Amino acid sequence: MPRDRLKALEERTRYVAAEVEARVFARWEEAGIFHSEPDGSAAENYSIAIPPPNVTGALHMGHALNGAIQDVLVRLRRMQGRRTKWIFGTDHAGIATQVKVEEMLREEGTDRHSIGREEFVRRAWQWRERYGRTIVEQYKRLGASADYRDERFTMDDAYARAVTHVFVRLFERDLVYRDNYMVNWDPGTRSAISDLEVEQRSVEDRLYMIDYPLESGSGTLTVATVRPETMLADTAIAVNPDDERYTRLVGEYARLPLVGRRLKIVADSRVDPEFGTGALKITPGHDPNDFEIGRDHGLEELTAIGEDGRMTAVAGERFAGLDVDEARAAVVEALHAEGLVSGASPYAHSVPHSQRSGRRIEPLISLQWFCAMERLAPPAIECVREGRLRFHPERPWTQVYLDWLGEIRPWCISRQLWWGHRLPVWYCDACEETYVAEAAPERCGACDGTVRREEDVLDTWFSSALWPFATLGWPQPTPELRAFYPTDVLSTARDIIFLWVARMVMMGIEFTGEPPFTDVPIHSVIQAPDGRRMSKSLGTGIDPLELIDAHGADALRFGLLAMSSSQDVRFSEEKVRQGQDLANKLWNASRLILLRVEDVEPQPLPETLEDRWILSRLERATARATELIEGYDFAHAALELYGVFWGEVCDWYLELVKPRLYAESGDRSRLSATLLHVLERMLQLLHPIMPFVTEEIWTFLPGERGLLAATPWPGRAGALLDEEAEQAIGAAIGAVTALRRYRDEAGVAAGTQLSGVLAAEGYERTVEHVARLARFELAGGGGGDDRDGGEAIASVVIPGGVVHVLPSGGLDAEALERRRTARGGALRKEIERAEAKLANEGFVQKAPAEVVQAEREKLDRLREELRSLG
RNA sequence: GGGCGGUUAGCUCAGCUGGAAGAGCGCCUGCCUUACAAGCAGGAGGUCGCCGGUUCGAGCCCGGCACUGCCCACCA
Repeated sequence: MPRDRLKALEERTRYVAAEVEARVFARWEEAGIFHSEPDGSAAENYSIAIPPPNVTGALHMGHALNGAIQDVLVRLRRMQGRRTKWIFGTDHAGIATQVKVEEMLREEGTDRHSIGREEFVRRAWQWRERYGRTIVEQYKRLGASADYRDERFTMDDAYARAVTHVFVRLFERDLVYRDNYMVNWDPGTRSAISDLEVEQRSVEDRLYMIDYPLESGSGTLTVATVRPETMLADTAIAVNPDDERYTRLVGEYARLPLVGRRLKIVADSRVDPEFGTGALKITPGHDPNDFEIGRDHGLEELTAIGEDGRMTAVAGERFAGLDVDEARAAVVEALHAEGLVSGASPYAHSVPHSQRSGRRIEPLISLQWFCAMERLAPPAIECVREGRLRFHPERPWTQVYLDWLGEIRPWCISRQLWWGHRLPVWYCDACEETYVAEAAPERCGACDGTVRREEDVLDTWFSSALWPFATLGWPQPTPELRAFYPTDVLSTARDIIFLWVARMVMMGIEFTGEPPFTDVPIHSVIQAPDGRRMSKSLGTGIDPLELIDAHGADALRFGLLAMSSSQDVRFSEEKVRQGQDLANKLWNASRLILLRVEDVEPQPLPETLEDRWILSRLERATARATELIEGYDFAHAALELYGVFWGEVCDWYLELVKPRLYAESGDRSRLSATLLHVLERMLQLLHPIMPFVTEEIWTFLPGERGLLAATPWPGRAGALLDEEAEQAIGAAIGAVTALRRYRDEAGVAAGTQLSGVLAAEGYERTVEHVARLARFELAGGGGGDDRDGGEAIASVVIPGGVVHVLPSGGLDAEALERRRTARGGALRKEIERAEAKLANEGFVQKAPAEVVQAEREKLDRLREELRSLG
């Protein structure tokens, strides 16, 4: 190793991520290992399509966790020798982007209507050019080994062709249609939105009782409503057919107050007789429930509220032009004036709101494009039922997915926006003709009139649904498609299982014949430390980039992986800190090894029991880590590796080996080879989780070696498993710990050597280790039970026997006595419990023999220890 | 209104098919031992939400309750 690098290693007692990460990332990119040329089959290759972040976005904690997860998977498979592709790109994110561009225009003192559609779209692209890099650079900061060379955008030309292709085919298959239907109208974005973009919020309203005069003149029929203003569009009154109070009125008519319209009284079982008065005013134009009742009874559909959220001419002169809230007040006032309000009470209920704009949804009948789902859903259900597509963890997500698909409803796919995929639909101005095609017709085929294109764009999720295959060049039969589709894994949080995952599965099967991926790990949602949602608007968000700056990307990755699980978790910076500490520990242990070993090839050349022990432990750790990652259990994988490295390699192996490592004389080449092998193995195992620090240390290992990221993942080496060594070193560790505890309890100063007699089996080859690490001079008792330490002042129980402690200076008699009393009490209690258990005939007869046997041995041990206490 | 999950050490969370309660952080004690003081060694701390049940034995299985979170839903 060059002198200056060695020097750097010597002087740096702390790992400084900020000085390393950019440099390491550049090496990966230069080497081009994130990109794989298409070859072979999708079955032998490994691919993951990233959930494309919004171009407008910045990396948030969800991206960071999901990015870490996908990167662990991709890095593992890459090391395992698979041809790997992590499909990367961004989403045009219709509404989100349009909102940002509109904000920009507002700051410029203009708006989209002034500049026109064409200019607006141009500005949006410009905006994307300028700000779209941010999120990409942030993924690189995280260390994500995605294929940046093949970056995609959901509005690239090729991608747009795929979207158009799908729309046209779906239309041809009668799965896409245009209809006048009730939609969730968002007055904020002035667009229809899908059911999935609506959220319920509880709202305090007033429930009004309004009297509708009966036409017969024989009194009134009172209805209950929280939206009096919609009465202006009432076209009927409904009662439950079984409601005897109203049976006689069914088929009769009432008069709509303020308007005078004649309202038929109909019977419908959807009316709850328990609620309000049991009579329901029917407004087919402004209520989803009424809409259905209206269609079933052939009622007129009137629109009194326009898309601008204001009352239309249908509402009548008095109310036209008012916004909904004003209209409500005006209607109530007018009704009061006529004495038709017979009650009003506060009423809390949940009301649909737009997730996008936060505005209250206005249910409206509108001419929109829909995608029929009844034929697309069954294959998506089937592939999960058959196990060709699996969720991890299986419960509850499999059922959640199946339930939703089982009751799927039409998807409103048109949006009244400018930024997005404009529908490939043209209308003839002159006649009624509609054209749905991949290319614009020149003129109307029927009347030769001019055609104009549909103004609406598609729901962003429509294009996202094609992501796993449209990114690979579909519908062209590209080499990429052949090599990487279907993909293997789709990793996400639960919030977009319906919005995105299910739709990808349906579209994937419909257009490629196969589910787009086979495994769907669903990860935690990271909450704010106080348990609230992490969100920018609440001010509860924590910026992952700041954490990377403070602790390093490896630390953030480790922390997020370690804290995540199958359920939601509160963010804990301590876990990130733990990751940082691990990176530092890794750095320092590497210094210890690298600055002392000889320049030899790393390989397992065990000379001693502790060598055999650590090699065996590492084999187990390798198998375990592989299994955990492959099983999508990242938290346990991270913590397991932390424990092995810190708790076994550092705390014990390196301490056990120090005398040999520091020895002035002797051949250290075998030890060096083994130590380097241990280090090498740990770097390999930790690399998917902590790629930067491991890659950096890798460069200090001897020999000409390539990138760690491209180094083979260790396979199984059963020959290194060594029960005997694990047993012997395990006992030694137990003995050292017991003796140290004794020292502490007896108040012995840290530097003082104690002496004792070892009377225990199994320490033939470890007695010197035990003596040194426990700071005990141990005379060989030769094992067995000879108690020649006649004047022993105490006995410390260790695995396989005891150590008789001989009197010496530095012992605190009082502390010793306290220890004896406390330990004796505890022992007697435990003995009592064990005795009671063994005296229980039920236990002895019914429990498995081995459990009973273990209990007996435990009791013997406890009694022995109590006896040795004296 | 349905459905699902959570309730374990001061905090954040693990606990596999039921067999003597774990980790990290925090806390206490002692150590600058020539890799790391963001370190090392040792320790304290838990009626596993509550009430019943099954079992020789329950954090784990069953029933009920309480609190809490999430998802779905057209009751005005």
